[in-house]
Amino acid sequence: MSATQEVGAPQADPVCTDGLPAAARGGPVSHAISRVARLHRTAAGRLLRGAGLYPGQEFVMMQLWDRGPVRQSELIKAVDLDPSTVTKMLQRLEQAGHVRRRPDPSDGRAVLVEATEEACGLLGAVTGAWAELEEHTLAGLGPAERSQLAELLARVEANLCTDAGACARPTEA
Amino acid sequence: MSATQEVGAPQADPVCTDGLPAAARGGPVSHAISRVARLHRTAAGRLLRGAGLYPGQEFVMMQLWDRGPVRQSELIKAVDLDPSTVTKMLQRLEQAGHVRRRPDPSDGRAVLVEATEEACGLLGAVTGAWAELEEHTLAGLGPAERSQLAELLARVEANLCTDAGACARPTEA
DNA sequence: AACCATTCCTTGGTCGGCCAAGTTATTCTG
DNA sequence: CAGAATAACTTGGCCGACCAAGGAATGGTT
Repeated sequence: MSATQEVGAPQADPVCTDGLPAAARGGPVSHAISRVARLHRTAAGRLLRGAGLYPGQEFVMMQLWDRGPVRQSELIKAVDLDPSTVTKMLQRLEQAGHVRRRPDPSDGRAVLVEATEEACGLLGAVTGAWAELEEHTLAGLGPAERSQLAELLARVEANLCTDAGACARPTEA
Repeated sequence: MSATQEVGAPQADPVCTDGLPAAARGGPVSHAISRVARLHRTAAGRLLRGAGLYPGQEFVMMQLWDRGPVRQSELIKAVDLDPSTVTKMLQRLEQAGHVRRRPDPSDGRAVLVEATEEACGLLGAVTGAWAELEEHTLAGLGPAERSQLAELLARVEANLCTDAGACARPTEA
């Protein structure tokens, strides 16, 4: 709150909608989110490639590394994805040898999922890739800016959760 | 920048990696970006649904509304997507009646693309949906916070662009 | 004029992601 | 103890998005 306010200011647009298509002028931040999202995901994909994972699978593996064997339903809640999405991801992860599945003895409907031993070797690679991604993403931002961004994103996430039914990060269970 | 600083502060983690899986602790912002990205996209999808568009197609249509008939190659540069992605999107958009394509008379390889008249009727709906999405996304954020977020995202975008080869928003042509 | 590189687009395949239905097992009721 | 409701996946279909190849036309070189 000091400078950056009085630049020539020909039109006083608070955000700068320069190169945006007309229909997107009303949502510059949304536009930025979309762009960043895609770039970030492909960057993640490139980094994860070496570990033999596709972008998105990391989240599942991270949960499994943390929690050990889990019921699939719990995993679904944790990653907050559509059940069918998780089913298919697990089928591929299983076929790739990263994951093992077996029926839950105590509940005929449920399935228990866990990371295989070989997959546990990936933990380090994924952690490293993730850290590298973070640094690449935030290069040039100071600590204060980083936590600002984190906080703003958290609030945005909360906003977007309000209607999506449930939403993960569930009221700090 | 006043309160919110001195909370008990047991571990002085600048960001709060509370519920994150261990392997993601090194990239809290990346994690937030991924989550926000997905939520944002599905929210967009819900809003665009009424207009008969799938999330992602908006960007193509916006460009077409702005630029009129364009060579497909130019469109590809503008939206910064893989050529094959654009090809398939256009095939579907064409089949849905939103887009028309014809060969470029001056260049046997190229294709000219334009929005159909009926599709132009969607402009209003899309603009509205986009504005609504923005408001939903940024609810509760003041103007200063909004432009902070926009600026931080712009810098992140620039960071992520540095290796993706080319990247749109090309040096302000 | 002949040739090679480049540009432009398409096809085929794979993934993550969603929705809509459907199946099976458990649980809750009457 | 039946019968309905609910929970836990699975299947199929559709999209956006990527990569890897491939086919066609244009452009530049010699």
